[in-house]
Amino acid sequence: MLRLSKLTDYAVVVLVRLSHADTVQTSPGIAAAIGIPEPTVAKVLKTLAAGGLVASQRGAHGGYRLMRKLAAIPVADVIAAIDGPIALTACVDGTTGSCESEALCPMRGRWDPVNEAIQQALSAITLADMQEASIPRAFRLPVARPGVTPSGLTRSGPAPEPIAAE
Amino acid sequence: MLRLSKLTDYAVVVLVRLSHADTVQTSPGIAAAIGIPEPTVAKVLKTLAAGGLVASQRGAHGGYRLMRKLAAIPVADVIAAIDGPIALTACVDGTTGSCESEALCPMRGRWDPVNEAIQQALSAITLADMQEASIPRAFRLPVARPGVTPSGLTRSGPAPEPIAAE
DNA sequence: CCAATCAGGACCTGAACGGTACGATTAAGG
DNA sequence: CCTTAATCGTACCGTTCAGGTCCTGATTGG
Repeated sequence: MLRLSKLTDYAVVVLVRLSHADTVQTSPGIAAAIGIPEPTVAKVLKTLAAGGLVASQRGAHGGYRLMRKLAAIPVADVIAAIDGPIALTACVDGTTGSCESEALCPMRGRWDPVNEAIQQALSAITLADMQEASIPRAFRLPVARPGVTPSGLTRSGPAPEPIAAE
Repeated sequence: MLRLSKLTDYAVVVLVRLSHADTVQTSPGIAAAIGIPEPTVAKVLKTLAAGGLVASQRGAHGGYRLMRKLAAIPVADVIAAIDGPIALTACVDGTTGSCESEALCPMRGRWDPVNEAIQQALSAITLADMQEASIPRAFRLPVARPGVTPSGLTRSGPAPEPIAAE
């Protein structure tokens, strides 16, 4: 299924949220804005800070802020920051000892071109691309719950605050 | 980490092994040839048969055989046969209900272009490409353990039986 | 009829992910 | 200087799912 971590999905949401303001934002504030538990958001932010994607301001009135524009952040960077370096199998890279049959395994390093192709594909897509993509379509409202479908969602521009704050 | 299932890795090895003969091969035989437990190999072969990549011959003197050449099997097909359809997150496709905050999640369907890019990259690489790839290089002996580096591994042609049969 | 082999489940185990909690550290404000 | 507000780092636990095994039934050749 090629499943990528759910934390990475959160990280993208958090990063897009961070781009909505130019001042620092606290993790409880972001958590309340995007509807994700605060500790999880804090963990994601810390990991992103370790990866150099966001900058942290400690102390009172502290918070987090983006280090570069969304257009300068490829998806590969987010995945690498959260889930570590992109590697499909345990046999890629020079990870000796992980595969017990590496001596007779005829696939030694064969996944490398596949890995490289994916890395290249992921480096070509930035968060700005993800933000702008696929909105012109019907926005796929799955169940038409009355009172929950705001009519302002079909606009094409990037909504400044489309999220349900506290 | 973008981890793909270990079963998929096995499947590639099994498929390459199947391509070495034109007659049917039993799962115990394949298991012994590639050094993977028999039940696991049997499971992989059953899944591959369900996916239409191999054909099965039941009864005595039965076994499995490839349905198409390695060059006609993209990696995406193997992954799809073993791990199901390629989907990075739970939010892709029309899987409603999996994400509890899908109503206010600003990333609805945003991973689709990323997913499509990966799908395309994986469809462009066949098992024949993986079989021939990256051997001319130094074969990456990571640690120079004395007595473990066989000198015959640097040949360029595809070895007919590089596997340790029992 | 008997043996060999695949088919299709059910089942168990272990590890990784997701999520939480607590103390330490840092900086702003009175 | 002290309090407050916020992050930082680490450690911990519960749950889920992949990996792996086993058993029973169906099918075919001898």
